Amino acid sequence: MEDAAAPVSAQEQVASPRRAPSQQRSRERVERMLAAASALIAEQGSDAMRMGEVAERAGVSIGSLYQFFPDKRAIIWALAERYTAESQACISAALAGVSDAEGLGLAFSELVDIYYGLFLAEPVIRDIWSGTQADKALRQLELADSRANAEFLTAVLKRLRPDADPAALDATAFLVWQMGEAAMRLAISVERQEGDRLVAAYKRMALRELLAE
Amino acid sequence: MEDAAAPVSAQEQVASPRRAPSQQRSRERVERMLAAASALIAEQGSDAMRMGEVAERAGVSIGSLYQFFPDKRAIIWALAERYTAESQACISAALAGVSDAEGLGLAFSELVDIYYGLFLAEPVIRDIWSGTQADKALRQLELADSRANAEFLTAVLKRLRPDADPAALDATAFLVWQMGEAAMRLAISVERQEGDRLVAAYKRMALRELLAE
DNA sequence: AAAAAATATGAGTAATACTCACATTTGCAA
DNA sequence: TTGCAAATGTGAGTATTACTCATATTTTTT
Repeated sequence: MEDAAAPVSAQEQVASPRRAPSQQRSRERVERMLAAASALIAEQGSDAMRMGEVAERAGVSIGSLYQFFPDKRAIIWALAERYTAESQACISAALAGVSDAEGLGLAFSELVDIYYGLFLAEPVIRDIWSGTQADKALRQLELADSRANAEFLTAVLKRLRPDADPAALDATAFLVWQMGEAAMRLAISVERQEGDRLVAAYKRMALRELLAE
Repeated sequence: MEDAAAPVSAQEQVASPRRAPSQQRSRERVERMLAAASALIAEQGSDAMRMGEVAERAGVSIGSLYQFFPDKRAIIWALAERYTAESQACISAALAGVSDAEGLGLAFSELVDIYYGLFLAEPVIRDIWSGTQADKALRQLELADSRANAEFLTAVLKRLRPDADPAALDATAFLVWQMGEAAMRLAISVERQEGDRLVAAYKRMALRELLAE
């Protein structure tokens, strides 16, 4: 009997459940809480984000915050889920129509650029995904997300190389994708120029692998 | 006037300095603290490691712990530094004599296997390097370490391809190395069989890049 | 209008990293 | 040996912060 699309859905996988907002008023307040958290993360990073500060900036009491988010991770998680959904749509669109090697090369190359741009531009993404490793549960979300994204790649590969071992194609796509995320994280934590070079090197490497054989 | 080789050297880069142990007695106690921390991390992970528990298990007071380690990160850091030094020696030895493409292929392949084995076997390494991202300062140490390791690769590449652009070779080596670490982290957080496949895929991908052209 | 459900509140609790004033031990020169 | 300074050891106490809960208010339902 629970609304699966509620903004708290992700939390239920980990922490004790909280009521999903059902009234207009509370839905708006939850939005304010997320906006406040997002701003604070952008300013100081998720580690330094204080729950009391989130509540204050959202103009709600600390109790209200915990009414909808069972713990601190849940807020970060909820934000992560939004970006996740967004980027997944983008990937799906970019790779859907690919039917030959040349098309894959173009689409993949463009996809990397878009992703890199996202990483560079959005401080919240940077912070969340670079702090991810510390939080086992969030890491699982990231892995699941990465797997889902990689599947778009796998689908293309299977179309291009129908005779190859499917498990090997899975591994290749998953690895290429994960290494892409690793490369981005690396790139944004060094000087811009070096970062660009690293992303370019990754792109070359990944394409060589994807288009091989 | 300070002993640079003291086990607290790493801390000085970040937190307020602490006295380095100069007497036999305190050196032994510091060892016990590190051993206790290592055991606790192996058992529960560094996040769940409590400073009070470290002190208790080492048989010292909480005050003594803080006499030599300015904060919790410093203990983890000190442990990380040890493994870092160890693995660096191993890499240097493996790559030092390489002078042709075939030799690079063999040495690199073996190196990956050794590293993967280390990751699999040593819970403290797993925990520290997978939690790394959360701690900005530790991440810097990891990057510096990675750069140093990559330089052994760069040296080999420059020998093999003297006419290539040095900056590009740097980027390639750095990226290949970082992606290797990312691949290992990924591999140990999934089922063993899939992990093995991922490492194999990485090896193939990296070798193709290293031996290209 | 009354009852029930949802939402709002913030003082209070609990957990834990870290401090500090003081006690003890060690190294060393007189 | 003795005296003294530096190094080391101690643990009760402080500070911070995530999180709870009894209670009050608002909205929805009957």
